[in-house]
Amino acid sequence: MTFNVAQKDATFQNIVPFPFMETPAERAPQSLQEHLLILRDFGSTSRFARNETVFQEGDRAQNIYRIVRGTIRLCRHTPDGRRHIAEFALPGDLFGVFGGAEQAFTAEAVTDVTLIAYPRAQFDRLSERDPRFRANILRHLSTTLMTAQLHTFVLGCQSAKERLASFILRLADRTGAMETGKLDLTMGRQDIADHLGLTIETICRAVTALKNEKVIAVPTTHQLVLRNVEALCELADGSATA
Amino acid sequence: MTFNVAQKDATFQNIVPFPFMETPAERAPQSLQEHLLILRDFGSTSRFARNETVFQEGDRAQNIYRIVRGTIRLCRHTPDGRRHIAEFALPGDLFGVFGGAEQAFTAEAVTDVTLIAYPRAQFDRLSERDPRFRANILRHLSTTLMTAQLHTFVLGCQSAKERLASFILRLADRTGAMETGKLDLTMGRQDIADHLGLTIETICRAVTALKNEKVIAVPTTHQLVLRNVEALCELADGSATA
DNA sequence: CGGGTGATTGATTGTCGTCAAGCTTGGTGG
DNA sequence: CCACCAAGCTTGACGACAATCAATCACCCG
Repeated sequence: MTFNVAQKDATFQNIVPFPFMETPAERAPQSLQEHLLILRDFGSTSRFARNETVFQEGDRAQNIYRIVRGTIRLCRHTPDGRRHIAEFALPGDLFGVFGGAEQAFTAEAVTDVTLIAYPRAQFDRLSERDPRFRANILRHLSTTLMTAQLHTFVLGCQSAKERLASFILRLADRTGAMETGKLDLTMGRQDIADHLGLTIETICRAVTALKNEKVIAVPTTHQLVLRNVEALCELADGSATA
Repeated sequence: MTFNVAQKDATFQNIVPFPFMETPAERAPQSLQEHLLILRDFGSTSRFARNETVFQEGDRAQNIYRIVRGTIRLCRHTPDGRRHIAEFALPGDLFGVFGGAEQAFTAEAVTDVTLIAYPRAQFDRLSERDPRFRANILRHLSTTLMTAQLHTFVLGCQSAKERLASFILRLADRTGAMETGKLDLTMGRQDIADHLGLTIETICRAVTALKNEKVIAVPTTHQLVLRNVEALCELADGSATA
């Protein structure tokens, strides 16, 4: 009855970097997201307003969530009031622990959000029965881990401007903004700061700097235009020349 | 023939935080490390001298490694010469990607090292046959992910002294130094710096600071004595009062 | 005992954090 | 429709912490 890969002290994981792709029903599910369509009937849709809390770190993990619309931040609050945003979850992404009894992060709505909650019980049942589903869970975990390790590099090695460049590129990648060059920043400056380990003022200055260097344009606070992707990549890759 | 959970673009993962426990053969294997005893006969032992490279980022991932003796650093080198150490692997730990064709990190010997290499082919075969083995892989991945996310917090939110405190505590936890209060620092100051996103000088000054505050003692460069674990915890947890 | 590597300490610089105003923007109500 | 307000963004001045640059020191090893 329990998820056979889940065991007491190990808490699987959160966060998800896949952009969602609408899937023609006729072909085999490739990603965990697509695979979840099987559970469609068990999922219940719910809505949260901006800044509402979906669940808190330490809550019993009852559901896996998929975002339909909006942005979620997965974060931790320290005793002394610091906040760390581990990840933003975007439409199509999954979040909530896959194993383990407790949520590892607090999930808060950055914007108004629509999401689907899949009961863990159903989720676990499917994962028992279907080896491909398990495989997808593994892939998913693995991708999430790579993302976390990349972030570890960003925080450990990069300057403010480099971190912002990395963030912009990854967000552009995930939202498909690489095509259009137009990027919606659904989260506020403070959220970006807490994700990149910087302050809101430093984010502002870095944005202004990139704007002055004509690497990006900033039509509105919540919109960016990528004017020089190459320059962004150089900043993000650590290809010197800074 | 291929690992059924491994698929093209997903690269499973590296790094491993478990301290190894010698296991009586009679009870069921609990951890992936113990489980690997099954593959004992396929493992081949090899040695590497201090600073030798075990494999490089991008190499074909042919083996999973278990450390018998010594310390390994899993790192990345950027084009412009920065180095980021994602993790140290200690005796009993596993490293090498579990899925995916390429290593995600370079593995270098911090000290002289003895390790056992398990061919991925054998490893994959066992994971196909044995669901509990798969379960252990999942647990392992999940633990690794949590470790990475904790590190993300350390790098994003903590000051130099706090990072050092976090590092010391985790290392003490993994090596069993919490009991004795005596901690071997097998890696050099530069390695610690590259792991914590600081410079070697800053590490030195932080060590000196903790020494002066009588939180630790430093009998030799590569040995620490924990004199005030509580103070270390307060620093690491972000319980203000800094 | 000498040479070399790595650690430590000091002096200075630079980046980012902090504090303090303004400024935009969007929403509300008169 | 406009005035007002509040939240959040931006900019500036300043300070602190960590990086950098530069000796000096301690400890292995031959």
